[in-house]
Amino acid sequence: MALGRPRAFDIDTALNRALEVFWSKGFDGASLTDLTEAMGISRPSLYAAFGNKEDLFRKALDRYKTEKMAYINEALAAPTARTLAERLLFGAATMLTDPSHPVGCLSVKGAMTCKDDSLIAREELDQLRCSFETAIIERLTRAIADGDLPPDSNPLVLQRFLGTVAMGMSLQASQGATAADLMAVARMALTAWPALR
Amino acid sequence: MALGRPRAFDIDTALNRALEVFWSKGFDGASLTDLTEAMGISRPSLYAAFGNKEDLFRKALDRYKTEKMAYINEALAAPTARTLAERLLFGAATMLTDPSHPVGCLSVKGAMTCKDDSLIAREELDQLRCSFETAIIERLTRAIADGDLPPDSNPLVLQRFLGTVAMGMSLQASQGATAADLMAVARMALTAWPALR
DNA sequence: ACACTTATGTACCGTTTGGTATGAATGTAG
DNA sequence: CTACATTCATACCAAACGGTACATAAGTGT
Repeated sequence: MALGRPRAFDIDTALNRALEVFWSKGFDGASLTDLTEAMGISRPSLYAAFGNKEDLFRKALDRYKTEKMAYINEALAAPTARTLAERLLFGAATMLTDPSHPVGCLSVKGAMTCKDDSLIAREELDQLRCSFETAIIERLTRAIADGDLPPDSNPLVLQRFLGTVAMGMSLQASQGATAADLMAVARMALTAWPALR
Repeated sequence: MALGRPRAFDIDTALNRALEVFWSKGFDGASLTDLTEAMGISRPSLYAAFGNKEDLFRKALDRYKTEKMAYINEALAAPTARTLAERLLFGAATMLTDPSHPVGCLSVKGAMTCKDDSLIAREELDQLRCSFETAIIERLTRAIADGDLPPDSNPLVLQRFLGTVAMGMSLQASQGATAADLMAVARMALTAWPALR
């Protein structure tokens, strides 16, 4: 049986290029022309290999999640709640300013730059964020049970604080803040973390 | 001398409608059709009264700055650095979730949803943010001189912390956080504020 | 009543958007 | 060498984008 003409580009590196474009321009800001030029392929090749623009974004987001948000899972595996908070904020500070890729956070940029209509990608983003949030909340409630946090702590508030600082750091990075700048913010934010005494 | 045909719409309420559209959809996300429909006027009327889309955005941003970011100036007038931080974060929490207008911050949304090319509005946004930042930094350095903050405090770090939390709260609001949610975050953030001892 | 100035409604401009039809090119299996 | 399956490049599509030309309508000053 014939297998057909082999594709002339590496589907994996092409997806990486697409990820970079979405990352720096957002979903709506990234045009098909932007994408195909960065990926080095033609429009029909893109559609044959990845579906449509939304599908491509989803696949890029998937790669982003597993490769660039790994620090969140590492934070979730921390032995104590305090270490979780440290790994989360310091990890965000380094990742958001890593010069090897666009600054800021794709999920933040993506959520802001997509029209309300006709965007299933938005659900994907909400779901991604939501899953991390609940994981952190569960980890923090377990920390209270372990005597790892004061019994009167509120896991929802603690999580929302961490999320707020992390998202804020994403915007700061987009506006030119350096890794050192964000580290200082992270250190100060950790000052607010409840002590066991 | 003839004065010409009077315009059939109130230029002030029309600008308010435009502000709401830009606020909820961003700069690129707000199409001319979106704007004219919300403003209840035709395209030529819009261009005759406001210039072009960028000019309209600038005027809407101007109104936003004077009306909706007033709490920042009130915070700058606070007697102590601590009160400044409180007014800033609590003010942001209430403003960002005020049900009488779109949630979140126009300057955050605007900065995220504009293409790099052909956007002088971006400069306007950067300049606006920058002016508030330097004002806060100057106020905080004065606070150190006044003995209002510990002498080893770093005004740049303190400002960046406040800005990070405020911007993070804007994103939280966009994702559905309530005023109470943001108030809790603000209270926790203020825990990190340096005490005089 | 007239001239003049400005606003309005319609209909249009060129460009860019996401997405495709189509035929030639390129590989493998028989 | 031939048949087949798939990708490739070109050229195109309808729709939406920001912006405008043009004729008409609606006022005011003389």
